[in-house]
Amino acid sequence: MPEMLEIEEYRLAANPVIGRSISAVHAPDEWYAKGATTTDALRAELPGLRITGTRRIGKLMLVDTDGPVLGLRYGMTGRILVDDTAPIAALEYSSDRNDPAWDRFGLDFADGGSLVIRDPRRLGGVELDPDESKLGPDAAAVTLKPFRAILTASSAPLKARLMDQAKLAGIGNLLADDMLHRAGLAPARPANSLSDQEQAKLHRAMRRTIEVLGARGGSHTGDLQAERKRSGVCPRCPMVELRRNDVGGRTTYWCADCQI
DNA sequence: CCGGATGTTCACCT
DNA sequence: GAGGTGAACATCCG
Repeated sequence: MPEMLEIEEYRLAANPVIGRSISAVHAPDEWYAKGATTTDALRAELPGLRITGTRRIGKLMLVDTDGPVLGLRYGMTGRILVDDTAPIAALEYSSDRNDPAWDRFGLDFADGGSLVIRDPRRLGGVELDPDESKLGPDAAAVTLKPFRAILTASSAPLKARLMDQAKLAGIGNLLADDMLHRAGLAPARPANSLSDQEQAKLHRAMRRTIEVLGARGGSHTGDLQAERKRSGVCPRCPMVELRRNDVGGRTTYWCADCQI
């Protein structure tokens, strides 16, 4: 999916609907209504509401209204279409086709226009008043002190801790590998084994990775991306083949020479 | 044909 | 409680 960088693009693309009133709801897929939310509830509660703003916590996009908050998740293959236009034309690991049969949720607005989630694999979802307290601080905003505390509180593998959305929101598999490479830290290190200096270095690397990859155009533009394959080579140590392991249940590429 | 792929949630196990 | 594992979702790609 989309990681937090893409969700932020989606959010910005959705801002033009602020101020509009919902005239119709398309919720054809019960699977797509998450938590206690049902498609019936979406159809019953949303029409007539006016959009008052958008927010984002990690990978969760929040649409504020003069009624309930609408939470939108995109899974790995979800894209947003605002007024029939997608801000990101193609998505890694998703389909290049653009089949309206994959529209899982949509809003029509009284003065025209629409907001649609098109998601081939149905990994995303929609929820009314999602529990925002279940997410940790957003990775793009978290300051050093709470970041230290997040690392210190767990002996889980460093990468698993960074990707635990309840502790730190927004870091996905690609961002995690890239920031760890940038910081020179091995992904399987226990999170609480980092020195103060390493914690600070990782915090800087995280902020920098988010900034740089955001400017380049997304989470798939990392330094490691081209080498995410068997026989991939470290961008910093050109003679060293990257290791490929599972860490925290996800495929992990890292350099055993420069990531200690 | 088979195995994986930017994610989340949940059940189940240690 | 903390962590880990595997399943589920469905499609495309090598």
